[in-house]
Amino acid sequence: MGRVSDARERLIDAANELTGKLGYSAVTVDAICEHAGVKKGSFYHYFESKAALSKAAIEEWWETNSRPILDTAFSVSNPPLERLRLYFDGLYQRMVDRKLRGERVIGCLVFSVAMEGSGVDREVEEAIQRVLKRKRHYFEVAIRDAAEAGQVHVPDVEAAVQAAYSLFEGATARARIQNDPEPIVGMYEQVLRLLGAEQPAERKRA
Amino acid sequence: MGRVSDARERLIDAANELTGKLGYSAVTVDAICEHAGVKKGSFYHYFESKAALSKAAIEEWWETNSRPILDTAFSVSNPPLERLRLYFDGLYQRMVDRKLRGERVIGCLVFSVAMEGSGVDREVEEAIQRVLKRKRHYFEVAIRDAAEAGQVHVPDVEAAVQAAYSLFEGATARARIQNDPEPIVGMYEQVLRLLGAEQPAERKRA
DNA sequence: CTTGAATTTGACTAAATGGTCAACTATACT
DNA sequence: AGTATAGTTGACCATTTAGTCAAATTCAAG
Repeated sequence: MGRVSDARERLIDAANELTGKLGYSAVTVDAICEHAGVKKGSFYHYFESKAALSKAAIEEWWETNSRPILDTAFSVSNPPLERLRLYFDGLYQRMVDRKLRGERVIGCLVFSVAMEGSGVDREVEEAIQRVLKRKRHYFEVAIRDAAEAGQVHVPDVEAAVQAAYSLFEGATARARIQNDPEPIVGMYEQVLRLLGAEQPAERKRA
Repeated sequence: MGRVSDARERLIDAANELTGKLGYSAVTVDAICEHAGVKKGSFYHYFESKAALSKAAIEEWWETNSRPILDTAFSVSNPPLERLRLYFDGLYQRMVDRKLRGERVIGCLVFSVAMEGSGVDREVEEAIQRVLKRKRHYFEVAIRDAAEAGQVHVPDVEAAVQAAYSLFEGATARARIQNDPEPIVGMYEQVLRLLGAEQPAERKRA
C-alpha cells in the first residue's frame, strides 16, 4: 500500500554519476539530491547515511553495469583470449562514446573510489574490495583457461594474471586521468605478449 | 629581517602526508594545520588558499621526493633495463618499509590525486598532469635506450612503452588499494616479457 | 471512497568548512 | 638597543555540510 516511487533509484544513479566525475569525498548529499530531483528529507527516508547510499550505489553499479558487461565478454562460450579482447574492445567503445557525447571518461568507478583510500567509510571500502576481487576473478579464469588450452607460454601463470590485471587497471586509470581512451588501444596485443600468446595478425615464426 | 620559520615546510609536509592517506578532497585545512602544529591564521599567511598549498605541496613532493628517486634509478650510468629494475626494487622496498612501520602503503601521491578527477581545483590538476608526464618520460627514455641497444624485441616500441607504464601504474595503484606491496613483486620480469627482453635467470632458448 | 502505509516536503540544527583580520610577538639587521 | 619586518595568534565570519523531524501528501488496496 501507499504510493510508489523511483526516488531510490534516482538517488543511486545520481550518486554514481557524480562520484564518477568528482570522486567519493567531493560528492555531497545536497548535490546528489539536487541531481536526482529529490529533497533531502526523502534522501534520509531511503538511506540512513551518505555511506549507506554509497554502498548501495556501488552494489547496484556492480550488478547492473559492471557484472553484465563482464558476464557477456567473459562468457565461457567465447575462446579464453577472445574474452579479453571482447572486454577491452567494449571498454574502449564505451569510453569513446562518452567522449563523443561530451562527457568525462570515467574508467572504473570502484577502482577510482578505492584509490581515495582511508578517505571513504569502512562499509563502502569493504563493498569496493569485494567488487574488485570479483572483477579480477574474471581475468584469472580466462587466463587460466587459455593456459590450459596451451595458448599461454609463461613460466608463472599466476604472476602473468596479476600483471595482465595490473596493466588493464593501469591503462583504465590513465584513460580516466587523461580523459581520453587512448591508453586502451593496443592493450590486447600487449596483454598477449605478456601472456606469451601468439599475436593474431603476425607472421608465424620461421 | 624579521623572524624565520619552517611553518611553510611543515604545512607542505602535513598536506602530503594527509593527502596520501585520505585523498585530496577528504583533507581539510584544519586537519593540515593541526597536523603541522600551525594556526590557521599562519596557514593563510603562507598560502592564499587550500588549492595554492596543494599545488605547492605537489611540486615540493616532486622535487624532493619523486624526482631524486627517479634520477638515481634512471641514471644514464645504469644499463637501460637495469634502470627499471632499480626503480621497481626501490619502490617495493619503500612500500615494505612503510608497512613494517605500520603506516599505509601510499603508491604514487599524484597518481592517486589525479584519479579524483574533476574533484580537484584546476591549478592543482595542471600541476599533477605536468608531474605525471615527466614521470612517464623516464620510462620512455629508458625503454627507447634499451631498444637502441637491441634489448627490446617488439613490433611497436612506443606501444610497449605505454603498456609498461600502464602496468607499473596499475600495480602501484593496486598496492595502494590493497595496502600491500605484493602487486609490485615480479613486476620487473613481467615488464621484460612485455618488452620482449631476455629474462635474466632463465635458460637461453634451445 | 475510505484508509493507512509509503512517500514527500521544507524548515531546522549542529558541526565543519574555507577563509579573514587586526593585534601581537619575536628577531635579524643596522 | 631600536626598529622594521616576518611570523603568530585567536577570535570571527559566511557557507556548506550531514543529518533530523513533524506535518503534509499521495495513492494502492479493501
